[in-house]
Amino acid sequence: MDEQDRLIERLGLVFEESDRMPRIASRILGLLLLTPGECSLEQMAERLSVSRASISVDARRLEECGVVERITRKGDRRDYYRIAPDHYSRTLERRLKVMARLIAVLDEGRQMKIESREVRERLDEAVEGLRFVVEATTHELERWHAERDKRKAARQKTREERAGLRANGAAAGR
Amino acid sequence: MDEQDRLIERLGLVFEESDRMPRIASRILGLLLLTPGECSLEQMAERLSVSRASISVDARRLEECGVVERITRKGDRRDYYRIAPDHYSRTLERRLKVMARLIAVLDEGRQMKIESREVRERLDEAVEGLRFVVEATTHELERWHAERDKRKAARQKTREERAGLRANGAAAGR
DNA sequence: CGGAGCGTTTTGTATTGACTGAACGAACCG
DNA sequence: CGGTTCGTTCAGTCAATACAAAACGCTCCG
Repeated sequence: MDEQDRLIERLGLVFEESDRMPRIASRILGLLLLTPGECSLEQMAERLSVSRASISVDARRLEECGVVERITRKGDRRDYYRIAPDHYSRTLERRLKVMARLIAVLDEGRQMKIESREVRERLDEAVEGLRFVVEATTHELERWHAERDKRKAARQKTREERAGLRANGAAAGR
Repeated sequence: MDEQDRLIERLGLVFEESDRMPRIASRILGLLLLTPGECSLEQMAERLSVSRASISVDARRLEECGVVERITRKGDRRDYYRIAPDHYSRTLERRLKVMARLIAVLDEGRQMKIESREVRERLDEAVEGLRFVVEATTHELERWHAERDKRKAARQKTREERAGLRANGAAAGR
């Protein structure tokens, strides 16, 4: 279990740097990524050796970003969290949005009247270049999603077939 | 000139949020983006109403990121800075690199032996998805560069033709 | 050598943010 | 109703960071 802990820390560091999330949020993300099913708030606090308060705050933060989902169960007052199935695309989308904001402000600049042609061209190029990349990335992301869904559906089908053949019950998911 | 100042502030805010740069660095970036030619350290400090020390530190920080270039001139002890011609692609490349690091760590996780199939599939998908996007973006960025260079060359040519027609000297760059 | 004009490094301060423990509030249970 | 068991919010502490002012170091003068 120690090896996993180390991996969680490493994942945490990368998330921390790439998304500028607080350390605990990053660790939660790492933990959930490596945990099958859900985790209760209590479990996460225990596992990461941090206070429940921190988990409460940072898990919600992650939920707001859309990379984590909160699960509740009938007859159970606890909250459970699991990583969102599309966690990585959510992150990308978030970043694309920020880039869109940048483009918008640059575009404002373009609408101001600017004496220097150099500057005008510079703004033009930046806006065009960023637009291009944002659109291309969005497009590629969609393409990937479509492809992945297709593959997943196929995998699901073969799995069902196997289950039908075996015809037995619970698959021991701990 | 006040309108420009406001735009610099707005650009600064976006850069600050999107690249997590200190405020002053973000403002420097905004200023250089809107300034034709170069700016001396002194000029920037004056214009942004901050200390020369801060400019010194943050301009170098931007230089390290590759979004800004330092210029020196023969017989002039001062440093000048200008925005890098490919400032936006530098930023993108930097981000792609971080994503590559994330992929690498996720891949490490994949190489660990993991009991749960759910987790294994999750890691697989994340790695594949991120790889796909990184490659696609890199590719699109290159495509854009090629296209832009072509356009730029064309523009340059017509400009030279015009200059040849006019056949006059300095073009008054403020 | 003694400035003057540069940029950098250092030192101190203020601000921001992360994190915790404790208090709190709601839902449940006896 | 009083006690649990949850999650959240509040108040305080601690560390990191941004920034400025001052000291420093270098280079070019006179």
